[in-house]
Amino acid sequence: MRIATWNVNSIRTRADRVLAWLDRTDTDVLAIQETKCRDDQFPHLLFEAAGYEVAHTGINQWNGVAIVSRMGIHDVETAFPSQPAFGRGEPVVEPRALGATVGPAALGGDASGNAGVRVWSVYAPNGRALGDPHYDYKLAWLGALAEAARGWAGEPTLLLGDWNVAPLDEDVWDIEVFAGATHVSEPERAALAQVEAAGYEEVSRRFTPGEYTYWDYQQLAFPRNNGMRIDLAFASPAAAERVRRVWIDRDERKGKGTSDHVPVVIDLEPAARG
DNA sequence: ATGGCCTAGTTGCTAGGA
Repeated sequence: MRIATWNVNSIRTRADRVLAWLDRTDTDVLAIQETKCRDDQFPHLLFEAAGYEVAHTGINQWNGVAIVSRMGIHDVETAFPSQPAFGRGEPVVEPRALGATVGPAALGGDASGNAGVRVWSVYAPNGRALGDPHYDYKLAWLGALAEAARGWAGEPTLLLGDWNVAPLDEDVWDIEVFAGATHVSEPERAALAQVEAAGYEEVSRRFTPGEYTYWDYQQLAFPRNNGMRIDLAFASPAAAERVRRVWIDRDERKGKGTSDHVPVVIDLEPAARG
């Protein structure tokens, strides 16, 4: 089973590119972030025609997350329990997390021993700047997700997405540039450590040392390899033991019309071992 | 080889991104 995560920066602009990538890489499940559209604007028909079922949540041009699967999709949740709301006046729970079980509905394995996986497509708040209300929201949001994830750690669960945090100094091209900035601050890194403390392992790093997942559109960031590792894959023990390999498709950042993020791909054993 | 912001919307500017 091949499962990937990709912040596509507008699904309507890049549906053809995403579908071509799914076909070319033979990917079964994709967690998508930043669809930037309402659900009625999502290109459902294009994905269905390609054999993928779609679960998506989006309310306007901001945020928006989805999971598409050609191996079945069940028990969709469009937010996690106690997901924080944000906004002046009437706070809203933004479309930043979507959960679904992919593969066989049975997480413990069906009669043939094939087991499904619980996948969450995660788009953490950006934070904007230290001390900004968005920054406090980001920390609260990640903390609440860690708490919710604690309850899922006993099942094969993958938390995939754009976390907007670089866990280590080496995850940005020049840590000096980030002095006093978001994405590298201690509280943000502590928030990701809370996810690990809740029973998860970040499984992409050991397969992709020194690689980035994001390059800004500005200032020749990609040719200069001024990138960041902010798209991460956290796995519960039952999911982590099924990880065969993780790879980052850096080629997707080349040329015109790309997202500023590239796919992170997880190759999983089809069923639990043992 | 990758190349000098991009996307969406009560659109010709503003908001948001990181």
